[in-house]
Amino acid sequence: MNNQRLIKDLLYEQVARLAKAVASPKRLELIEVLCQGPKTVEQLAQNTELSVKLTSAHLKELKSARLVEAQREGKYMIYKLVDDHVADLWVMLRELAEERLLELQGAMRQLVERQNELLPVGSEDLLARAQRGEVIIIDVRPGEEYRFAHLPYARSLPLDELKRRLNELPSDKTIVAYCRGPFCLMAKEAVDLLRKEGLQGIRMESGVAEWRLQGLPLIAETLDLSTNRQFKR
Amino acid sequence: MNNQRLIKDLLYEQVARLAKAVASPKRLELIEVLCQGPKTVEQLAQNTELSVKLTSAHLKELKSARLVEAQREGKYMIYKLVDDHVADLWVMLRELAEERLLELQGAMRQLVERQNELLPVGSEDLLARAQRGEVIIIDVRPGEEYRFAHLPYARSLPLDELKRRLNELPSDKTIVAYCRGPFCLMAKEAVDLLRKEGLQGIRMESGVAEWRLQGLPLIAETLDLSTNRQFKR
DNA sequence: CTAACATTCTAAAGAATAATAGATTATAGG
DNA sequence: CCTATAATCTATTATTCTTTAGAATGTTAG
Repeated sequence: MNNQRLIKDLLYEQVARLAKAVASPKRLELIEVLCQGPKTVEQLAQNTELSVKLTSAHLKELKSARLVEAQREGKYMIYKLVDDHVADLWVMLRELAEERLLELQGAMRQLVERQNELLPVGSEDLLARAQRGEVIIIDVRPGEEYRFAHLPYARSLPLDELKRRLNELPSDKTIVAYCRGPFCLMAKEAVDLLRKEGLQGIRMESGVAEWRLQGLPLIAETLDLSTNRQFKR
Repeated sequence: MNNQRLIKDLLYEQVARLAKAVASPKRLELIEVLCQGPKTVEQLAQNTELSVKLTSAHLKELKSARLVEAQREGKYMIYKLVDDHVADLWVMLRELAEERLLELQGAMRQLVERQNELLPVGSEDLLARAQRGEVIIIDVRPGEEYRFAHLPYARSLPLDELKRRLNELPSDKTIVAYCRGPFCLMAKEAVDLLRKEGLQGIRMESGVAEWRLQGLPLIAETLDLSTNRQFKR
């Protein structure tokens, strides 16, 4: 085996190391949650329904591949993606899988009946309408995820808050709900709630990560983690 | 375990299936070669220095993840990428790895001393200069890869042909050589040859896959595989 | 200092993957 | 029909990955 082959093996080995880090369903789910903003180990465990121990082990893998980084904040470890390209990779992988794997398309259909849920307009078009006040965009994720980054003209209305404030929403306008992305069910639940009240709810599949990969604008609150009160007790 | 969790697990499982298919150094190398155009199993084995058996086994994996597809052409099986998004995934993964993994940066430096090899101009700029005839772009990959897709204004001059035709190249113009991408050594060899003859050779790292992901134009010969003489004997 | 909490480390069992060799299938050409 | 060639299938072994449980570390609050 010559020297050039040894170096080449090393090169592909390194890229594969990165790919291996994302080649696990649990780690992909963790990445998807981290696309919404920084989180503690416990928050990640809750969101993904994993044990804290297992979550920590998977995060260690992601960290050793330099896809996430951790920072101690008092008793808590705060994990976040090293940069937006990691979110891009997740979206790209998921889109390729949606496009190619029939099994995935089937499972998606089981999750939500898509005929009534898909948004029938383009992204730029939606923003223009929202700007003119013709539609209302609501972000049904937890408040801190909205604060970290959200769509222009979107209003934060987390699921539990939505339940209490349904009466504040107009019945003569389309209400577009979005959440963490196509695999997340929060927007679907929101739409079910809205429709039960006779409101014109519709689900948008995309979340901020999909939006960003398309090159569309986002409103981001630059969090200074050292003074972030979110995790202080 | 509730139903929603079961479906969610299924979704991430499917995306991970795709990621697992690319999470192997050998399969990444195969994908990189396939980015240059359709190939037989034997061609792939030669290009990656793997046994035919192992090549076949890895191709089977890639096929079951629907990243590649195969078509019989007489005695030969012709493999190709299912679509350009697979090439995009490879480039994206490699770029993320180059950006994040210090080990990869080190190995890249071992492969080529980059200070003299990097192209000091932007892509659009290069094309404009090539159009005006100020620089000469040579594609040093095998002829059939050039025919499948190549950069605008590039001339096909495979390595072995280059050796015989060095005297046809002008010594007063910059000659930009490219090959399969940053991990490929053909362009480096070409530049070494050019410089030994006193010509102004310079290596461009990008290949057609990198070029395409940037959204830049390519000249593609749409191969009709059913009448393709390339693999007939 | 001690208790409580968040997280990580270590060890071990089970599951999945990679590589190799031998047997097998499909095709072209005489 | 027979042989050579291209590729795949099957079985086996070595290796790596995932998950869990118990022990250990670091931090805050009293």
